[in-house]
Amino acid sequence: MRLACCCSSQVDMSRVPNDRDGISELTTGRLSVYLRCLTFLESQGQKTVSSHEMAERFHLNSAQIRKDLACFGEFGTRGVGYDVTRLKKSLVETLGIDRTRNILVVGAGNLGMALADYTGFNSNGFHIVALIDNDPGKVGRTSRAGIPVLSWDRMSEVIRKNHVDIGIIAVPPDGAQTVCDALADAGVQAILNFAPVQVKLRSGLKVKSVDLRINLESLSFHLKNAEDGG
Amino acid sequence: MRLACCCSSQVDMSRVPNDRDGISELTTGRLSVYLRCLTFLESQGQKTVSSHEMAERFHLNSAQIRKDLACFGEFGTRGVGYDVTRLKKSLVETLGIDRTRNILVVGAGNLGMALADYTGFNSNGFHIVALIDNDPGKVGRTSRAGIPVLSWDRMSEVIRKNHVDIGIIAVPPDGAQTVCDALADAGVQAILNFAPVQVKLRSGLKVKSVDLRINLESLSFHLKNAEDGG
DNA sequence: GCATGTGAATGGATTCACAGCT
DNA sequence: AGCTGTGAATCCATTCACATGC
Repeated sequence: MRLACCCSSQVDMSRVPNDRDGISELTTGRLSVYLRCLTFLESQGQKTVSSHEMAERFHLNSAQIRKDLACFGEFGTRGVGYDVTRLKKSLVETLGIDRTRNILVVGAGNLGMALADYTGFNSNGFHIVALIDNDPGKVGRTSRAGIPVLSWDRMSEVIRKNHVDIGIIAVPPDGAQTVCDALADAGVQAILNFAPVQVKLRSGLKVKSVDLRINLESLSFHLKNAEDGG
Repeated sequence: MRLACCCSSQVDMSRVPNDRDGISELTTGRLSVYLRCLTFLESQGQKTVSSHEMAERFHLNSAQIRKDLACFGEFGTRGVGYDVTRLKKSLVETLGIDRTRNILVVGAGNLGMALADYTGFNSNGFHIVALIDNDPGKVGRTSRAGIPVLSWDRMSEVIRKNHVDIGIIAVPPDGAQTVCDALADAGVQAILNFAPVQVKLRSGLKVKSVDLRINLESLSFHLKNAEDGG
């Protein structure tokens, strides 16, 4: 088994350092990768791992692993390496997924429905509580996995009652700003935006945007160059 | 209207320079952003734009815009700026989306189906030709938009007949490597991988991976720090 | 001896600032 | 005057290499 690693991952155009500490998004992104690696090693029954072994196995750089981890404390033992289970636990805590984060998906179209049922969004610290849509024809239905679609005007109620931490915007571009504002007004502090628009920033609100099309365009660029170049 | 811009976009952990030229993925990603900006400006009837105006409007940096564009030629006029329509056309050509790229989605689960119908994957240079699944119960059906689900053993035939350029992996992690190999064997040179595993690299094959969960974990990290910090 | 944690060195990307053109 | 295109300067991330500790 191979795990997603630093190479050929997503496009980041934000070199903005993370708000509080001096931790960059590149670093936190890698923490997630390390967590995957450790989960795998733990499942294999491995007790201890050195930065060097992790680097070899998962195509990472050992110095970078050590530097990244060192931002959050001294987790290793010189001469030995890292205790797999203990380091994994530390990363889970560092990433704040030791308690469950509740998520509300706004937009019950194809994408919203798919995200609501996506395994990675419904395990190990994340839980989708509901979908919201303003189409009366969709309200009252559920996703295949049984997540209910609720009406737009119940949004803030749902957010409060279910302690929603994260909102996902899966509506067409025009609606994205309205949804974002409504989520923020209801107290949501973190948003994952799938609409290809930039959403106004507010203090205390963290928005991450995922632009799926950009990835295709990047591949197209590569194809074009491969063709032209020979 | 605001367009997705550099700020708060996706996570890139690849600082690998782009294969051929010395063009980094950060640059090509921004070209896509500029293209969106220009499409918007054109729709507003604007004829000309300066790097400074684009920077202001879309929260970019004017020097960076000029540098990025300068990699591909001299598109501007000193004292005037850039001709919106002409620059847009140049970017479309540079990104290789002046001709249609055909796409095959492998995996007709929730995510695959949603991606097959996703507007951004079916417009302006991209076209989804079919879905592939090895579940006989899914074969023969179509997505809501009418994209057919075909059987696994028809894959290479479909790729050849439809001149498929790009493959999308939307299968569970275990199957990703098999799918990737099969796509590459059938001649596909570019792959967008949604499975959270790192896929073996081959020469001449470009793989971009999108890890949706990492974005949630990054938001969770932010929430944790916001909580702790006050 | 072996592996961490870290200051120093390297390598890129971004930004500055201005020469040169319209 | 205004704006592009670009060398120089800055900033940030990655990598190296070693002192420190098990």
